[in-house]
Amino acid sequence: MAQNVAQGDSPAQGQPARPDLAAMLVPLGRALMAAEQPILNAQGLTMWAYTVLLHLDEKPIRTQSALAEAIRADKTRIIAVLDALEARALIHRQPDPEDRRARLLSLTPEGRLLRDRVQYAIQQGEERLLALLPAEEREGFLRGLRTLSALPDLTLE
Amino acid sequence: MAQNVAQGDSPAQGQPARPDLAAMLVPLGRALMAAEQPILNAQGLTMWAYTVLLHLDEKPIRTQSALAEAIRADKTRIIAVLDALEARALIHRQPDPEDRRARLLSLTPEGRLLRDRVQYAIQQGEERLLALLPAEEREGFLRGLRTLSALPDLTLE
DNA sequence: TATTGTTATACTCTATAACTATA
DNA sequence: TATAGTTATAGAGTATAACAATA
Repeated sequence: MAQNVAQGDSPAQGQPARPDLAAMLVPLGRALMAAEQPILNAQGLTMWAYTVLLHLDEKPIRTQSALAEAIRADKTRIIAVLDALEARALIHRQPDPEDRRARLLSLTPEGRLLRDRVQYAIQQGEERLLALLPAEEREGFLRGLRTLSALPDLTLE
Repeated sequence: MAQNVAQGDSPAQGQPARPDLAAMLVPLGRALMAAEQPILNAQGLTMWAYTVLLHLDEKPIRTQSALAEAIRADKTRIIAVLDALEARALIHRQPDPEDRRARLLSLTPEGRLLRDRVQYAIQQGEERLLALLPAEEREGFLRGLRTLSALPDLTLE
């Protein structure tokens, strides 16, 4: 942006060198989600259900609230999702013997299998998309995206 | 992903080398939007209003429907937004003399000024964020993001 | 009759509040 | 009394359908 600063002592604005990040990221994210939808539909999964499968795979979780927080959802919102996943035997959901208020959540073998298959299909499609970028640009994009999305909380101040 | 393919003749899945793109892009986009909110609030702008100002700046538009389509919004959804912007004299909105059904939309000087100020503040914040990335990674990220977000329509098939 | 913009309505998604059960 | 989970309700955001003006 430095080369675009206005010359005078005016507020130093001038033409932006690029669109706003959010103006690029948000529509791209939405388009990508829409493109994944057919793959999820084919397996009878909603986006929330797939998100749950992804987060349970990393490690089992002791309470539904913790899961909800991890995927940035309201705890009331994932209940129907868990109901459906449990009914299809894709997850285990048992009262913790040591504190029967809590529900131990984990993937069943079938859940893991389905999760792997779906993620493989999605990432294969993504790779085709990324193949449009020159190798160096692709690497930078992925590394930068991973770094930024791993930041605990963003502020622009 | 190639180095992660399973060894047998099984479905060739194995552990993914990275999270799904959408699983990184969507939360990052949301976090960025949330971070921009205080800047917009300070100027009494909603995200939709700011989006309208950005798109009108590129060039005036002849119909509201065209604007709505350009920013991927429903035509009924932007009406209240245009009402508010017009009431603050940030945009012009006149019936086209040649076809009085259409409304010619353009920025007023004040609208352009406000848009520039807000965008400058937002992009300054973004630059602080991008400064967390090594220079090379930052460049790749921005170039890749611009390329991908410029694609007309994504499919994973 | 078709198109632009608008208004009224319905629907979807999400969050808040109230309730049950365990502790 | 406090916490995990659930259910019922209300709210925001969005889209669909019906309408008025213009062509």
